[in-house]
Amino acid sequence: MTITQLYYVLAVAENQNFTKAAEKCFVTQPTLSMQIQKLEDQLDVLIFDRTKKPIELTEVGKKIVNQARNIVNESYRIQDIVDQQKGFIGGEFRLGIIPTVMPTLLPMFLKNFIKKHPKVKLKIEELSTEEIISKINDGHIDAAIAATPLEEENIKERVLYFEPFVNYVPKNHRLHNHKKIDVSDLDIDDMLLLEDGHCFRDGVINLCKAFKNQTDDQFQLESGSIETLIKLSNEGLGMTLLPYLHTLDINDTEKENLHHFNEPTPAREVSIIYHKSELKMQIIEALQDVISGVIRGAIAFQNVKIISPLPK
Amino acid sequence: MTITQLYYVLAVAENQNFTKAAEKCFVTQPTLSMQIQKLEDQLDVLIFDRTKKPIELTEVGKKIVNQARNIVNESYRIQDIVDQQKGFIGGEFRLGIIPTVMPTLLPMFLKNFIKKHPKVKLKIEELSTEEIISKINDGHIDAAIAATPLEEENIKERVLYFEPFVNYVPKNHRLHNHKKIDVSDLDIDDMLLLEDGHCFRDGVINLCKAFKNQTDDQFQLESGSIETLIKLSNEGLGMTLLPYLHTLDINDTEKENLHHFNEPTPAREVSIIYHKSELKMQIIEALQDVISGVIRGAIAFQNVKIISPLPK
DNA sequence: AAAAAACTATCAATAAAATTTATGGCAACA
DNA sequence: TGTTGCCATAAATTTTATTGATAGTTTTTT
Repeated sequence: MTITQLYYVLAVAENQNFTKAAEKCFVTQPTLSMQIQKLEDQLDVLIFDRTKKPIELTEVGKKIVNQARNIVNESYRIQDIVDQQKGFIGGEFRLGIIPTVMPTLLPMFLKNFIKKHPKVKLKIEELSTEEIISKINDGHIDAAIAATPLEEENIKERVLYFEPFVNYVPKNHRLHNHKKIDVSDLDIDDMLLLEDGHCFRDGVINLCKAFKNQTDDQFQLESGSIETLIKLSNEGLGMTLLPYLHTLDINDTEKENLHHFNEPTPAREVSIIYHKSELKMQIIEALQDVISGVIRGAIAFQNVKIISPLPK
Repeated sequence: MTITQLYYVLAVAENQNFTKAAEKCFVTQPTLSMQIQKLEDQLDVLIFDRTKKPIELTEVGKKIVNQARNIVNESYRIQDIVDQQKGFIGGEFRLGIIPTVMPTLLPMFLKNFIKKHPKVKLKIEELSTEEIISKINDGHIDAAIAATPLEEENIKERVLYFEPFVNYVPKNHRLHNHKKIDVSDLDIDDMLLLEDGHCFRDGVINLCKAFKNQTDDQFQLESGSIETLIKLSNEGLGMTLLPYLHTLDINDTEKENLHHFNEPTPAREVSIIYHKSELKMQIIEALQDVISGVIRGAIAFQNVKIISPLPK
């Protein structure tokens, strides 16, 4: 049994297809066929059920794949140990970021980070929280920035900052004249929300529900970007909530529509999250340092109340 | 990096010598030299400091060895998964047993076990508790039978039985006329003990100390086997304590010297212990079943008080 | 229903890698 | 100063992995 064989098994299990898996491994399809057969012969058990289309794992196969993933990941950690020893911070690093954090946070720290750690090849993907959790678990990304707490067993979290929610209340809205807004003033029925799958949407819903016992799911309008939410709000379609960092770069006219909450200010907790195996921890810590550094100057709220990002 | 390379590293680390390690791996010495060099080149770090005689691990080397042991062990578990799936109970199994359990317990279950599980190649070693702990941790034995609880972080325990302590009081001893003996009657100064390193010795010391506050370490006589203890006792050199199973096959004259304790009967807890990774768990469970089966008929004490086997 | 496409297994050839035998060098030791 | 123990190196050999070509299925398309 070799690590390579186990790696091939993982590839086929993921792609449910020898040919595609072979491409991902940069070898030819017969290589996979033969090596996996060899492993199956040695263990004297079938890992894949090749009669099913697409190919499926057998019952033992599933267990073997779990263990194989374990072994392959642990083997990566040996290079990690060496890097750590040398104080080397480099190599490829895949980072996921949720959509409502991406446009504001990324420009703030990216330049700094690549300047400070030029040997790290950052590959950044915009992903939903759900996708992030799954990709951290299967090792497709090394870490992610998301709203927390997530209560995921295999995922660790390090808080980067708390980002308050800010009300965006257009001119003719009933709340426009309130200087400060209280959570109890919110009415989810005239609140513009992001479309399903965004955890910021779930955060807002949790916030509204916290004070009104509404389970009425008939929301008026939904959008995929916060930019659009602001535009729709300007059209008089309702108020909306913005994450604080988004309020920093809107124009002056629109700034007049911003209303802060009474304290304790509802806020989301934004963390860098990663698999509990702590692979590439040096880079994760480097990211944490850089981001904490740039945020320190940007957000200065004292009394915040964290809203859960989880649905229901 | 291959599992084989990691295995070679482990062998050299353990033997502190390439030549010996090569023998243990059933390859020639240049194989180890070259494969380990190759790994070191790939990682671009020295694992061994070859200037030291005998050879030593570098600082990184120690960390790498730990991780390598981890990976190699996890790789064994794949065969384990397959065996478990097939309900196959077989293969080599190394079992350690402490000296004071070995001669009484082994004859009771061995025949049964090899009859019930003929495919298991049992290799049994008599080892002290200390040796057992170290050999379980480095994977040299798969499980062991020892007095518990041990409070070892990486070792799990499954209790097999509780074995009462029985007093062996020779004719002319001050306690010989007591029908039952109370723990408070014991005096460690006229108690014959096993030599250092036996956990049964530590158990007896704990028992005596529990009622007398003696820290006087001047014990009269010490021996390596319980057989000898009985003989010495017969010579009038003091009383001694025997594990219950040892009292079953002594001769009738000597049986008259046996005195049970008042309840709660002090007893040792005897368990099968194994590494927390739970490798070869099917065999461990099979052993547990067989031993529990034979013991059920042999020991029937109700009210026991467990004495710790740990020194101090 | 036939043709095309998609997919895996197999085979022989080749490339790559691990292992061995033989040997050299170096340090410890007598 | 020769001997021994020990690791590294080199070349030869054996073993293993990989490839390109192709055959045999099943699925999809027309």
